[in-house]
Amino acid sequence: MTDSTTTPPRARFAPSPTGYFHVGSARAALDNWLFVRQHGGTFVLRIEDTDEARNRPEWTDGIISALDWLGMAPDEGPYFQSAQGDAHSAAIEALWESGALYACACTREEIDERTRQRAAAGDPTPGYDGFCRDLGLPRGDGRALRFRTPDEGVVDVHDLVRGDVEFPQRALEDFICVKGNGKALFVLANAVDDRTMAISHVIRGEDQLPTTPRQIMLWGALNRAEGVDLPLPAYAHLPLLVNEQGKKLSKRRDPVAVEMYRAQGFLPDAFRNYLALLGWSPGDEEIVPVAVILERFRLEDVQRSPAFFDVKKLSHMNGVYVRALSVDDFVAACRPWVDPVPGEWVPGAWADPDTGAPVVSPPAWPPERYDAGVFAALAEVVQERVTMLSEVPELVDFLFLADAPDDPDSWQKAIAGDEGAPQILADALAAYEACAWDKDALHEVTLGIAESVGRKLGKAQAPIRVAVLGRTRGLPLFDSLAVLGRDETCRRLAAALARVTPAP
RNA sequence: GGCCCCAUCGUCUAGAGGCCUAGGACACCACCCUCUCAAGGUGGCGACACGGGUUCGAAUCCCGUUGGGGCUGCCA
Repeated sequence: MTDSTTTPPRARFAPSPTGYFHVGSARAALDNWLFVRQHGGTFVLRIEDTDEARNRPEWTDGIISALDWLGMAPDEGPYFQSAQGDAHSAAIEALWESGALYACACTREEIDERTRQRAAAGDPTPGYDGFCRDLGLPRGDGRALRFRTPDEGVVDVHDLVRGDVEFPQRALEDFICVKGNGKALFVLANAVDDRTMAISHVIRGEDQLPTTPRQIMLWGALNRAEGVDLPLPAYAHLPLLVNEQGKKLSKRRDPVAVEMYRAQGFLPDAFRNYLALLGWSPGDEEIVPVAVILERFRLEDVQRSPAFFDVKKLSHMNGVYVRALSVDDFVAACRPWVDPVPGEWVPGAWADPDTGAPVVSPPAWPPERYDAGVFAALAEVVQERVTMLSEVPELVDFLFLADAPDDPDSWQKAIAGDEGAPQILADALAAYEACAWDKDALHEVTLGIAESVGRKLGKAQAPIRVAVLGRTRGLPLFDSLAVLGRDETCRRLAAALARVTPAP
């Protein structure tokens, strides 16, 4: 095992660019990053892009920008696995020369058929039966190369989170590690790259655990074939992130795109904090600055059972982080949602892969009506009412729209369906035209109206709220009116009044 | 089917044999606060999968059962 107390570790995050950045990947990246930061090591990013059919360059860009957003930019890389062909070929040559590999001409159908026959004969062992193992077939002709797995013995994986895991070699089939086209398969390419990049710690998802004994065998065979003695990396397999059904998070059916969470207005610190809590606990408190996580995180303490990715808890944490922002920082953080800058990152850029629709719409008001100073004046009361930044525009749209937002349900409930509403609106219009214009005065005056019509303030303010702000729920009324201004407030009151009491 | 992993409130977790009448957080419920909505405060509901051992003593150690999950591709 690598002595990490004397040699700074080198850990790698090795995603394949086949889609949006998966939250499970983000967690793996985080644990690598934390480990490396704690030990003064190097965080290497390696893009495993050898699946030409599925990978696309924009997914690589997505990985890089997501890591950047989360404050976990790599120290080294990105390296591209596709650029490591020479190293892969050299490894394949050495392995072949040493006799660790043999060519196999079996087709999938032939293998399956023989498996069926074995099963019928009472032998339940699945997988490849070693048919070509001693045939001495030459390479070429599109033949894949298999690794000759020992029939007896045990591969012991020393796992930093799980302890020793033993795999009996007789259960490990002769697996393919070179494709028929001569290219290395994942299991080999991954191990070879770890060797050439001098990786000391492999920290990845538990789904990779079953492939680890193969990589350990390959590592030993490579050492023998190349006449070197590279130390095996230390392995750590993190628990899977699962959905409500306890199944591994899937790109198809679960909301796993980090880009989507970013678009919805989750803060990177909150997101990272939540991710750290999946399978691990900082102790007394769970909402903690990254410095504390950095101080306390230990791979040995990572939970071994899967963790459910709970958006509700994430949302709660995000709300706490949002409220902890200074007003200035909050205003700045809201910019992409309330006043998107052309050419810069905008939330609407992320579209749902299934529907193609953006998860976040651009602001409802035209850009020229937006006023940063006006927004800032209400920012404090906005801040404590949102959990995600994408909720901000709807709270402040009344400030920047030409008229009160039109929400039929609210109108029906508070004005059309309330016979006392016209009176209240008329009283408010009269009073607001004359009173002092600040939130306390407005509060006072409105309270007077409420008393005069025999209602509690809570009930009396509803028609005014809907007439001016458009909805029954929203920001505190008097703060809002104070910022909107007397003229516009009165204009909207008059408009609402005209709408409920049509001229005879 | 085979191999491997896992098992504390609905969820994330604390718990390294006595500090456990099992703690916290999210969610949920109630109440308080209150100009709506939030936020905040107080309280409540709620778990050691089961069965055997080991031990004076087990959520913690061992075995088994059950349940869940992962892998089982010439994808990564």
